[in-house]
Amino acid sequence: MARPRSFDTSSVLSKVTELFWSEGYEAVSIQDIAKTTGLRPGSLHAAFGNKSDLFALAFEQYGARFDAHMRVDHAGLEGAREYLEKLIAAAIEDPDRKGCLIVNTASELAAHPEPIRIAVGQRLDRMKSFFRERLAEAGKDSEASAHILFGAAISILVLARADQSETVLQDIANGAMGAVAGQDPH
Amino acid sequence: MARPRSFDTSSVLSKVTELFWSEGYEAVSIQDIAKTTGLRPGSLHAAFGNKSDLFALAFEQYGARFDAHMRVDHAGLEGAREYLEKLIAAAIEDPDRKGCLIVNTASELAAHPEPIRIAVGQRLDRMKSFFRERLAEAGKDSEASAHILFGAAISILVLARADQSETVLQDIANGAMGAVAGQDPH
DNA sequence: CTCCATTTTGGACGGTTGACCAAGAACGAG
DNA sequence: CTCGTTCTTGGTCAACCGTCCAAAATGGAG
Repeated sequence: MARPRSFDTSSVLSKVTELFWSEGYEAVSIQDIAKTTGLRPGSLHAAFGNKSDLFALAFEQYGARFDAHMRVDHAGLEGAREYLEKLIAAAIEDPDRKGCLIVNTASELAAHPEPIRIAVGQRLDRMKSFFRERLAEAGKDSEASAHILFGAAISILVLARADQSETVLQDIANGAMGAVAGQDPH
Repeated sequence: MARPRSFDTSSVLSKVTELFWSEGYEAVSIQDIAKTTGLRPGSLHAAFGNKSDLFALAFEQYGARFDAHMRVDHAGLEGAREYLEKLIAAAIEDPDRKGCLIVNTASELAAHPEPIRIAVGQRLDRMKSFFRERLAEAGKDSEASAHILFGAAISILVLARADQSETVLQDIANGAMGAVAGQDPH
């Protein structure tokens, strides 16, 4: 019974995520969110709580999307490369060059409450683990190699937001793959 | 003649830089700046202009400090490594793990006016050029190699702020150096 | 010691922020 | 059709935002 929601929670959250992703937490006001979602501040508050709660929800939704990218078709080094290529493709495709919400949030960390900081750390760890798993599949259990690929992914995400050319991103991916394969990338 | 300034412009700017560096542009209010500098908002406005002007000044001062780091003792690959090591040492030394103001600003870019965006781009380019020069000294004119070292520097700076261990940063530096030297980093 | 350019003070300004609430509207259950 | 629960509306709220100004304080030049 009772009056049903006039909006779809998940699609509203998508719009909110987009906003935080593109502008950053501090730069987005509740009014901004109200405008782009078409909801009133009151409705937002009733449905999602305060701004901090809303960001946490958006961050969680983004995290799920992010996990999906980590499901790759190939195992081993090929899977690692596939993932890096996906990152580059997604970064270049996006006309707004928003980069990655997780990495962006990491750079804005000081402004966020403890729970968000923890969530960022967990997401970063998951990414590191992804590369460790792919390396294990390739018979390379080197922690250092995982760090190299992890670092490459991070710099690709940051530099995409900083408007660097696809060539730069591609060179970084190639360099990291070359380093872990133990061969000259030239 | 006339009343002299009661404060040192450069040391006030240092404190302001520290604040923007640690918290980000949006998260810092004029009141915050007034509190940490001991100056009133009125004085700040008279001496430095508005918040945006103040940030530009702080960014410029930081840029000069950043340039100083790029003056290394060695030429060639050794100079590149020296720089990466300096970055890691500085990152680990800092108890606040502020990372790098330039890179942090790049992640917050959307919130900044055009002049700042341009300044960020220039600083990033200068860093890329630094590596290109060191590679040239080593007889390696590979643009791709410059990108690899550049990417390593960026990820080191970002991950330092994200509270990653020194090991991670070190592995990234080693990996990049190994990749451009064309040898197995293990 | 006097003068006066400049800085500093203290506060006002309009606008915006995030948070929240009372009243009314909507709709499904019965 | 009625009831009751939930959502939506429209607004208030105090706090803070960045900006700027008039008046007072300052101290070097002469």
